[in-house]
Amino acid sequence: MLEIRHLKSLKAIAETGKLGLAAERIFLTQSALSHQIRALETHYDIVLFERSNIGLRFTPAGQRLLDLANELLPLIEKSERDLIRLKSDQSGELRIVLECHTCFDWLTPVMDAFRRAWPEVEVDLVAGFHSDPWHLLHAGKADVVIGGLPDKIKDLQHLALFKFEIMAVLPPDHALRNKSRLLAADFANETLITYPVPETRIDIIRQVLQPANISFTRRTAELTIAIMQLVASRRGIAALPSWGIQNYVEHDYVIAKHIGTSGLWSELYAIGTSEMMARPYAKDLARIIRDVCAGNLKGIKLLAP
Amino acid sequence: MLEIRHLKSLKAIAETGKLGLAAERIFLTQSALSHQIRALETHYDIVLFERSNIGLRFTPAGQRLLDLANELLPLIEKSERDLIRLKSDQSGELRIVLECHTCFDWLTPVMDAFRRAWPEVEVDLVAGFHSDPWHLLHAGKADVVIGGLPDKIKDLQHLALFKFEIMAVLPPDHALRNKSRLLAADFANETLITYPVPETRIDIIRQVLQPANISFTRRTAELTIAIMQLVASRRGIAALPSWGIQNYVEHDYVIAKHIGTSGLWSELYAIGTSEMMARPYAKDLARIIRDVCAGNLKGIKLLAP
DNA sequence: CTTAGGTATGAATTTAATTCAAATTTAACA
DNA sequence: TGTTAAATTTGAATTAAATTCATACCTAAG
Repeated sequence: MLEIRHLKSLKAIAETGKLGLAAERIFLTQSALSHQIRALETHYDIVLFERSNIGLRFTPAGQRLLDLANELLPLIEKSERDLIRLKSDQSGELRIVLECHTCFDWLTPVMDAFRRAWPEVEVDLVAGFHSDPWHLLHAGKADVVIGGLPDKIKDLQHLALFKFEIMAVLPPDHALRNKSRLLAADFANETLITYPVPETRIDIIRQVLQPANISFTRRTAELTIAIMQLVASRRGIAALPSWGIQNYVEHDYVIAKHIGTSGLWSELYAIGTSEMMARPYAKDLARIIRDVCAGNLKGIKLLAP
Repeated sequence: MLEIRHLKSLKAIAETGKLGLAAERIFLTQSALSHQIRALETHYDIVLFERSNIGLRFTPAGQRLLDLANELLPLIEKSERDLIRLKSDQSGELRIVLECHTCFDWLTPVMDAFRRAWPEVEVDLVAGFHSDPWHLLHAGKADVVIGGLPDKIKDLQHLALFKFEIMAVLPPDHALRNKSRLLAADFANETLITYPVPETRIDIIRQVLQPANISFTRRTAELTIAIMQLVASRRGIAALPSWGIQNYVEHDYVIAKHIGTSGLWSELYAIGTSEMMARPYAKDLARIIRDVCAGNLKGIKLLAP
């Protein structure tokens, strides 16, 4: 009766605190999860959660099953990795390029986990900025690009990672501080602080400002923290992934606003040649990124695999 | 994709070595198990077993998943026990009566496991022989009888354990040594060696010899080993559970034969008052007996729970 | 070359999980 | 005190998955 699926559900509920979010994370409807949990409760004739309008709280029985999940799921994942390795050459090379600057934030724990899982694979970060990172794949200079999907995906294969919201970052006393979301026009005549990359690689410019023909000043900084300092000292506004700015927002250095009517979302993929993406360790890299990021980055949504 | 159900299947296959037997043990058809395993193999794109006309052998990948099963299933069972305990009083008393003499063989490991699981419950064996053990339940002298179902089950509740085959035991040079199975008539004028209990409590007499009106001599011995020695030294023949005689047969002290055309099978239940059998630790006793015996006694078949 | 004892297969069936479309609950707000 | 928003529940309909049934297939032994 109890199945691994249930344990995964419990884990998702624990991580999100809400049935709806948990359901989304494991690609079910909220209703399905409700039914599933209810079936468990009926089966064991025990209550697993205290429900309220703010979410679920584990009862001791629920906690006991959650403990089981936390004990079992890592073992299961390890076994599944072992199975993959049993049928494949375990060694290889994996040169990673990041399209997106902020991704450095989570890359370190990912690389650590990957090296632990695939000690025989040589992982490297391809250094420097590249105006067309996907080109490096065909040129044999890199194995995987982590970024958005390129327009022409000739001979390239991709694995879905997650999507995240890019939010506008303002100083706390900015004139727009009371709007709940900023529209393209709000950026007119503002100074936009970005990483030093071409405009076509900056989502807010490509997808919001340019289409609306908004004129603005641009200023660049290399590091996220430098950008935040510029914003905090009222030199301009920025647009950054919600998970990259959380700390600064919590400490009231800056405030964050949604962009556009439904938010500005960006999707991340692991992209490589078909030959490379067929390798088990490349698939596993994607899995590890999804795992690590789902655990560490608040507000992201995993894409359907 | 991988579910606990699959792990249970793998365990059953490991224990039986054959798809058909494994399927029976987990109450599925052979076909269902075959489909299930095939689905796993397809999913991971890996072969789990080498099939042959004598059964299945685990490949390294299969073994890896079996290892996972052996690691996980005990943890899961422990959690389920904890859930039961979370909703119930954990203490109580459990006085066990054995209807069947040979059952002492497996009772010790069962009691050990039970004491570990329910340290607060006082377990006792009700000593001595009782001509009507079920009566002790209503008299308040015992809590659970382990034996066959009584004819009148007034106010009694039972939990199914397992069934086993009772086989005839002969000295290796007996005149009937070449028959593959003994019929009632074969016992005519033989000496039957039994435990010292009334004839109505000896299955072969009640179900085979008496209906066929066979006359025979009876001789008794207290212990299984004593009965075996009498048989080996040609003082008579006996009828004992297949699992109780395995050792002696393997060492060629004695030989074993099926009884009747389809074998003589006996079923074992845990029987108690409704009040007692509703208690979680009584249900758990039955589960422990099933588990321990399925693991230790060759040739038994678990009854549907 | 047949049989016995095992597994595999495909279609039909049954069972279980999931979705869909409300309904309900509850706290916060005006 | 009603209204809304954000959550969960519910029951019926749907979809997907597991299981069975009936039979085919395989292989070693006689």
